[in-house]
Amino acid sequence: MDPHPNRNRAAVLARALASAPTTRTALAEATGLSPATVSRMVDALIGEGLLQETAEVSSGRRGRRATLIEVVADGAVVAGVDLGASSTRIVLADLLGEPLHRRTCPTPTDRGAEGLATWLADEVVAAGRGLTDGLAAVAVGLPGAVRGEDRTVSSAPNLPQVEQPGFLDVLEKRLGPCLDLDNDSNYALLGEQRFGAARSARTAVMLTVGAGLGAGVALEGRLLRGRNGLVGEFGHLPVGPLGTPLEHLVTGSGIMRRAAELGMDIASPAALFAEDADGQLVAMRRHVEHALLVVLTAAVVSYEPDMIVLGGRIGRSLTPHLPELRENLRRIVPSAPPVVPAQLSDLSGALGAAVAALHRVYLGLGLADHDLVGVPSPRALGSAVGDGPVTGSGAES
Amino acid sequence: MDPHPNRNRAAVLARALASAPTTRTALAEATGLSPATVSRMVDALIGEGLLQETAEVSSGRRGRRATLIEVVADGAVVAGVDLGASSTRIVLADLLGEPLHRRTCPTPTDRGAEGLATWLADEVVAAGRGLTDGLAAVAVGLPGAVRGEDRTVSSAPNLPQVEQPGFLDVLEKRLGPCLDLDNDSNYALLGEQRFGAARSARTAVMLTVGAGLGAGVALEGRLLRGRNGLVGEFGHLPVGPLGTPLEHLVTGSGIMRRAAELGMDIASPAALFAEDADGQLVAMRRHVEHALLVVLTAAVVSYEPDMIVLGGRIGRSLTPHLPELRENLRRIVPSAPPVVPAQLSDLSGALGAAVAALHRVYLGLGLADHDLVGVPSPRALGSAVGDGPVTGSGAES
DNA sequence: CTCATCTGCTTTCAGACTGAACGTATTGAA
DNA sequence: TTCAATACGTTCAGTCTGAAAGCAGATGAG
Repeated sequence: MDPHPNRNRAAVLARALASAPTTRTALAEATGLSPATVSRMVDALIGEGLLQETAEVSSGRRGRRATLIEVVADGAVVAGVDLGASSTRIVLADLLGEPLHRRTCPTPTDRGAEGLATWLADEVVAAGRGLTDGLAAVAVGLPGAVRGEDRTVSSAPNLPQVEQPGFLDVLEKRLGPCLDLDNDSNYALLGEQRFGAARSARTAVMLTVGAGLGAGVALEGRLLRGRNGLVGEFGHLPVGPLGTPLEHLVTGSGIMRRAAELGMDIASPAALFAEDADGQLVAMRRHVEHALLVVLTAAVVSYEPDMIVLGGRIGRSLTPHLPELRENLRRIVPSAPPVVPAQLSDLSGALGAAVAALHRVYLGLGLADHDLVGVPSPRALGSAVGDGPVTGSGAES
Repeated sequence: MDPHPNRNRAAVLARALASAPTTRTALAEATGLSPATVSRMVDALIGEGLLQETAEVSSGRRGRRATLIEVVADGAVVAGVDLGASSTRIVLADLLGEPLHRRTCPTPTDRGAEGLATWLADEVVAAGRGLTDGLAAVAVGLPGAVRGEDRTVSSAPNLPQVEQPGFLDVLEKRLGPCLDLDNDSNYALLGEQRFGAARSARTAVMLTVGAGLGAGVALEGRLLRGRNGLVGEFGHLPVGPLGTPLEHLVTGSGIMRRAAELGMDIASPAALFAEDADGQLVAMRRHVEHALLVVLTAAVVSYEPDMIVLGGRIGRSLTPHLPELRENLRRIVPSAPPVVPAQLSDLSGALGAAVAALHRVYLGLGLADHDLVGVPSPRALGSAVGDGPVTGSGAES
């Protein structure tokens, strides 16, 4: 018996997933295995229906044409869900991570924990209706901290239902055992790393500045999940006057409260970042930006990321001020990485969740943990953001 | 050919290193390999001179007695060096990580880069004189940030010589290729994790508060080294008035400067933490402690460590105030881990460097990266801190 | 004392996997 | 046309592994 059963099989499959259409020779080179072994494994995987030969490639070079090998994309469909405090987004993707279907609906916040879970499960199942084999895995991003061990949720003030144990129970019963839960910021980072701004960054931090201050951290392509889902939550830093948490300084609710205290009347936090902001607003903006600078510095010196991605509503409003922000950051830490806005807008969470769901499937196919780094392969997202089936792909019915 | 050559051999060796005297049966259970394979590997390793059978164990149970297997401790000797701004410490250790010899000497700060390197190499070689095969590996901890890629050193204001390329060149030429360089705080953490306060903590942060503010971070037993050696350097956080770096608030020089500004005359930063401190001193202490609280919070939310170790001169002075500090930390982050003082005093850096040097040797023996977690096995340090050969062990001549 | 029994280790053996080498197919250049 | 170059597939000997059986040493019951 081989002590590492299916090890090479998994390695070949992992490489096939990573670089979508390949040849046997390229796989052999990438995996370091001998051509013989690769050929055998490819044959076996074709036999299992996981791989298929597509066309022959006319490489321009002379010699026998290589046969293109591809993962059978419709071998499985997964769902990624971003359960937000105001709206919920569902993305279906095939085995290669190509989005098939998108759907956005308002979150029924008036329901209780179990009612919300039932609703969500129904929505996911409805989105996946018509698929031959149902959903192979589902991942749900939540606006709160998820403990890795027992998947209990905490710190979800904006959607407290998800903290109750009944929520998870119902969801698990309805969607099956292949259910992944995590912080929405973690998934958002995963999404941006595969489809968005952080495609070139193996080590990256995503900061979601909006109603709350969330963070996702990936080191060398792997999400860093603390035991309590606290990782990157720099909002707790007691840097304000009298030890006020930093979170109170940069989030929407904090800004509104502070404005009220100062006797200012602003419609939304975005007013601070408008071009025609007046003196008092600019002063307040500078306060917010300084607090953000603390967070950015913390992110840099904590993880030395290749990139920092800013998301969330306020994060988006900050886009025009990013060059200045980065300049200030460089003054503090000269080796600071680029700070870029998120590219996937509100979909990064759902897309990242789909990636996480895919990882569950990949693990089920025998891939090792480290094979998941960079799989599915990063790519720009073709079609525009919007609901409905993606043009040209399946998702019939 | 096996594609994973010596994989099982390395696994067996790793387990033998991790749990010092074992039996073949225990190794089989720990590695998950079959008894047959373990026996074969053990025989091979004995043939290579890496393992030896020692005594038979009388387990009390009936049946054949198990033969104890041990790593041949004197198969190699490594040196760990802590090159501090004021004093330099050298530790020799055997293959099992047992300290053989310790030595402390003042650092000749008046020398240039190459002179310092020459002196250091001579000291290390002198310490290792009389060993049969010389030193198998040497690790040197430096008071500065070490880039992983090219091992250039930066941010070493207290010992600027080490930043010059000549320092590394000479050291490498004199001590051979098996030379590991890193931040002294990283090594200090490694030392505390093997021999000191953090023995039970796989994920831990070490903060060295003294002339500077240093940090070492280990995640799941592995040191987290950023590309630029910045990891954990929360001293850069611009949380003071006008964006002053936090480092200026808690380090010795910062405290002295601040005291001078306030017209206070104190002999040393330790005066702040004395029991008979008067009102003004206490107020200043509280400032320092709040800054430290920011650092601790940052450490907790960045990595969710199992433990935070405080070292350095000021860190030691803080010991009586730790319960209070931790209470405040818990108020900010309820799940905060214990904050404990370093146990190894000034030797943690050198001992950790010895561990790092051992890791180099282990890698040379075929161990995989993940085998190094928890190897050599954590243990309390028997003899007291002091110079000279350790009682009962070799280190002759 | 004898013998069953238990535990630890070793040997045997069949099976699986692997890489090196070789064979085959395809193309383009000479 | 011939040949070289490239890509792929296949054969084969070698290596490693675990299951099972066997050997070795120790204990305790009768």
